[in-house]
Amino acid sequence: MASVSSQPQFRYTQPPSKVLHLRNLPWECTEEELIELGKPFGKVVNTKCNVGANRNQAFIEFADLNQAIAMISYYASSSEPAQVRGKTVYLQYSNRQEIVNNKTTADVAGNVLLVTIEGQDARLVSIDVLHLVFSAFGFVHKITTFEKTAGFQALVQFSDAETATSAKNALDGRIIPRYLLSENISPCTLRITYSAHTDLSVKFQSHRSRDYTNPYLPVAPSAIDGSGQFSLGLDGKKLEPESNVLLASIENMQYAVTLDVLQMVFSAFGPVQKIAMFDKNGGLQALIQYPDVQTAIVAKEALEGHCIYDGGFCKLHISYSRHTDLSIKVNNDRSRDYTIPNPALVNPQPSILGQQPVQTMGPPAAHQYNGTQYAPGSEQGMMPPPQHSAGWASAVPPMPQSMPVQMTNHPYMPTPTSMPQMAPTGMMQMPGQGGIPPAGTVPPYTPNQM
DNA sequence: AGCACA
Repeated sequence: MASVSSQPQFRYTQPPSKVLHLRNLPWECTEEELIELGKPFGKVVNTKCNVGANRNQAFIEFADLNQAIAMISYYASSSEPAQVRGKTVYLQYSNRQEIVNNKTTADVAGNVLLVTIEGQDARLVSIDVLHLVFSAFGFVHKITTFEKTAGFQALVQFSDAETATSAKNALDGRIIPRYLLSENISPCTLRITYSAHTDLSVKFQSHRSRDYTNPYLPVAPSAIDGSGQFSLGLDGKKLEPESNVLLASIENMQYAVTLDVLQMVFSAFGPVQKIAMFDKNGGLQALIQYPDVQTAIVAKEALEGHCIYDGGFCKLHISYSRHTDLSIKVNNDRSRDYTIPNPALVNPQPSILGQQPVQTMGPPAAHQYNGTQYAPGSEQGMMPPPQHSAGWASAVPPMPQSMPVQMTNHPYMPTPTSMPQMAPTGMMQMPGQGGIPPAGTVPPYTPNQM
């Protein structure tokens, strides 16, 4: 179909339209100036300025075609050309019949923000960093990122427009704090407007998009496509591929960490299938196997950098193992396969009672037994919104260790339908799972030691 | 100085 626009257009052959096309406008001509210009000839119902590559073109739409004709006619025979700020403006009929899409977006407050990350290394900013930055203002439901001509952009979804507005006001035009990025990344400025979206569609958890309301969403196939770039860490460096098996090393091990302790700690996030402990480089390490990657991700994010015992003792450092299925040859005090019942050997769930030993680790203690956080159907309330009123400076605590718990989602989301492959009961298993280290390994302050 | 964008 040979459309009008495919043929060269000449101003004298342009058929009349309610819409006039203006060019040679001065810089950043305002809507008000366009209205002033057209007002003598009729009612200006719509305008659009800053059009075209040089942003020096505009459109005026009149209520009536005759008004547009009047304006064109006047200036066709006038000795004075149309002017804006003393600059001659050239007029002609537009080849369209109406201005589309003028009054929209940008200024209508909504719960979703469009964030443009400016800077040389903008695309090295990970989704995790963005999550961290925006979480300071409230629960972040979802984030998607994408490349556009505008650069590296993200859509950040909050619960409501108020929260989004507070984030926008605090962050627009600011740079991402340096300590959240590795040193070799040049400064990245955030430009924020409102998006017209209200609910983002996130199909996978990936390095491009996250749905924090649903940790059981499938992980993107990017793990399979061998890119190896699945996840970018806080520092923007590549991390090892995610895995259902975690490698935990224990630092500053003042107290013995037993298999049972590990089982208890890690079970807070889902069923632990297998554990293997071993010594490496003079320290203790353990491999912990979950049935799926998602659970491992949640556990890792919650536990990384945290201490099993108060006082900085037995600090956990967690990474993803290359293993996917541990081979446990024998159940003993260093390795165990919980998927194979072994009554002879085991008492995999030692007595319970206190949770003191893990008090310093937010997730296991806080998450497991707080009934209030299971508000069905509610997407919020699963975690305390971090420092709402905080200004930018204090919005993101400078201590990395304090971040994971604060910013981490509740591992048990009130979305039963969304955890198909995992029996909910499996996750709530171990009534009173706060196992205590066997006598002799109990930290001195633990009240209920023998 | 020559027709826009989600």
